[in-house]
Amino acid sequence: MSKPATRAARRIAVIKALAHPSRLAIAEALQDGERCVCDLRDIVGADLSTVSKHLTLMRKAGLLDMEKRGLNVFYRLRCPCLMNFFECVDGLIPDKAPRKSGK
Amino acid sequence: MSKPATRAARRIAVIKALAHPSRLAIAEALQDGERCVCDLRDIVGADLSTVSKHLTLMRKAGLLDMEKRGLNVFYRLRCPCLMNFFECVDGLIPDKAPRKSGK
DNA sequence: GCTTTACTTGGCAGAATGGCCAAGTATTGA
DNA sequence: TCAATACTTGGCCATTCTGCCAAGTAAAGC
Repeated sequence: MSKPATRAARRIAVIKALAHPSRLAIAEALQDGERCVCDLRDIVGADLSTVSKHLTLMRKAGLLDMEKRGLNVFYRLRCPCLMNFFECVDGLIPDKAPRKSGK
Repeated sequence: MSKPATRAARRIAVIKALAHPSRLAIAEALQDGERCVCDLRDIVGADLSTVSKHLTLMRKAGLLDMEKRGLNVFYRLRCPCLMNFFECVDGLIPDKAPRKSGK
């Protein structure tokens, strides 16, 4: 088992790699299978260089595999449980109620 | 079902709320049950005001419940699947190999 | 009512992140 | 070999995030 400190650092890297609207959109788009960078650029709506950097960050965190075929680079998701986690997150309601006290 | 844009924003808020070493440590500490702020301050090792801000951010994202009893405020985790997700994340290996191409 | 304790919030400065533009690299077709 | 295409990387600037310090608030004990 890896060192707790290393494990925490890796967890942070993965979570940070998801903690941005464009990268979340990328992860969601890749649920249905691999896509190339220009596909993802169209989905995300940002500059190609920006998308490329997001993809690199996600890949270095271990979230994605990449495969170059001709001119295109294809990315696919490596994390099998993301959708479970996202659905679980969807069940959370942000805190809006006033703080309760006592019991 | 909520609007896709709102759902994505909520997902982002939750993931961002976890994307920091101190907040990850808080989430891990709360797996075993509720804790008060000064407990969590000892675990995280940051200033009390810093920990308090992290807790507020996590609560507003929907990750935590809070309960004031006397002088102490107790926090508990609301997200049941975090540990599953963390363990899944632990199974990912960050990308170190050179990029492969072709097939 | 005052003091102590636990916690929250405001202010500010520094660190980290993310955008675009431009340049660079690799691959492919002519 | 050259041009076109897909993609990556460097540079710079703006935005966001996070830390500490100090001040503020609420609850409890005396």
